[in-house]
Amino acid sequence: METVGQIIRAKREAQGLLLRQVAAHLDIDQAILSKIERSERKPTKENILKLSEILKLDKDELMVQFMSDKIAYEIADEDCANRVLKVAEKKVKYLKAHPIKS
Amino acid sequence: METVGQIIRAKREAQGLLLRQVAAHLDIDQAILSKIERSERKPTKENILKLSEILKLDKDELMVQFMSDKIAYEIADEDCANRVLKVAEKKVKYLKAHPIKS
DNA sequence: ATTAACTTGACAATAAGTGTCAAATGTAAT
DNA sequence: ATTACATTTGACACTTATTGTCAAGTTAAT
Repeated sequence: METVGQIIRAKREAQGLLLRQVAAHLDIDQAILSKIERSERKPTKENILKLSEILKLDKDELMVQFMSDKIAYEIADEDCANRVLKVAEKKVKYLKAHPIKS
Repeated sequence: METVGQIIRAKREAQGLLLRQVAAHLDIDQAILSKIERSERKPTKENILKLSEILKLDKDELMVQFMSDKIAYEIADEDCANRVLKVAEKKVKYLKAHPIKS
């Protein structure tokens, strides 16, 4: 089970890029990127978009990994985690079928 | 599709309790409880626990509603929402099978 | 018109997220 | 073992989000 960080690091190294190079493209300090790759910090959506660009990763796929990481992390310690996901699925379905009028 | 707020308000009124009475038990201002019931604010986990006590609602069920609300809300606008939930499910399964050594 | 319940909005306090920087550590080559 | 470079670490600052208080406003029932 790969984390977003592991995916990123693998791809960055495969392309022979340095932390500092990729971080510059994201416009953040390399220290943060280092932490993101080791799952010590979470990337922002902005980070994910720019990472998919420079590392030539599929944007949607990376976003899915990013968001599922976040969700899994926030409910993993609950013993009702699976039920939470099931109910969330229903709610998402409902929300998509009944969009809020902005 | 009921929100946590709607569940709470229904139960509170069914028991003839006032906002101020329930809020006191939660140790928060009644203004916040009012907002929670109308989904203008989100409850904390602490709030949920105390609400299940005073309103005699099933703790786990209410927690499931609370967390699924939160998740549905944070991914509903993504078109990959369903995939996110599927992947999150896998990750949760993995995390439960391979607990982190604290 | 009074009263009681609830709602609203401005604001304050606190917590969480996001970032910088410099020093420390690791790693490989000379 | 010294140098050179990449990465990691931790202390700190800045910003944004969350959580709360309070007082004034609204609603609904006498």
